[in-house]
Amino acid sequence: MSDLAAALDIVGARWALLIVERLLDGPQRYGDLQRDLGVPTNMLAIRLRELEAAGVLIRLPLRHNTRAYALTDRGFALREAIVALGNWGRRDS
Amino acid sequence: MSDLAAALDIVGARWALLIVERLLDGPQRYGDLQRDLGVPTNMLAIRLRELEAAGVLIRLPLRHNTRAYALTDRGFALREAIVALGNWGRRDS
DNA sequence: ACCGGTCACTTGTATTTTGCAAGTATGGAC
DNA sequence: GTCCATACTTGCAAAATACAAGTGACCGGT
Repeated sequence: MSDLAAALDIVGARWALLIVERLLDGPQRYGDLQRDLGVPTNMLAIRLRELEAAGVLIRLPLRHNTRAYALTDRGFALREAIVALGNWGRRDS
Repeated sequence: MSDLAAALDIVGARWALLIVERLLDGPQRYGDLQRDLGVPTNMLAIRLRELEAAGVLIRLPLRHNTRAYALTDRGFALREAIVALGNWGRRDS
């Protein structure tokens, strides 16, 4: 399995990279991610679990039934790839 | 829609980036891609059509019923993103 | 002209993933 | 206690993907 295939195994699923991109700006709560991205709530729950299991993000308990999701170092290491893909998507360079 | 979402709309589908990565080494034929990547043949046909429609690659007729798939400039512009994702997937840096 | 092989697909169907709508659980404020 | 917000879960339909088999065009040899 190539390096690229290994990466896509973790962040290749739908919404995964968009979630990580959103977290590059700092920790976000579940409802924020859902509203900002328009991702279906069940998919968001599944992706957050997968990304946490992969060491990309962690859950930070805030108050009672509120928590925030924050990138780990490994998660922030995706910034280069996300920026590169974003630049390509802007199709002007 | 963000730049990243626009990019993923084109190369976010399964196998798409792996196909492009393979073509970074130069034009390849259908059967080569299929054997090298292990992608199901119907998915390969669909992806190649989509990537051609998106201007990422073109078909080069070779002989009779043989043709090659080659990246366009826009396709080669994905190299940075692919390299960045590959580096991340290697999980050592 | 016929046969066999290669190449680039298509077609049919099962399985997995995703999307949508609604419901559940927990805790705090009042 | 009731109400509300937050973070999910659950059930089911729709879409994407995987697997297996088949199709059509062309060529080279006989």
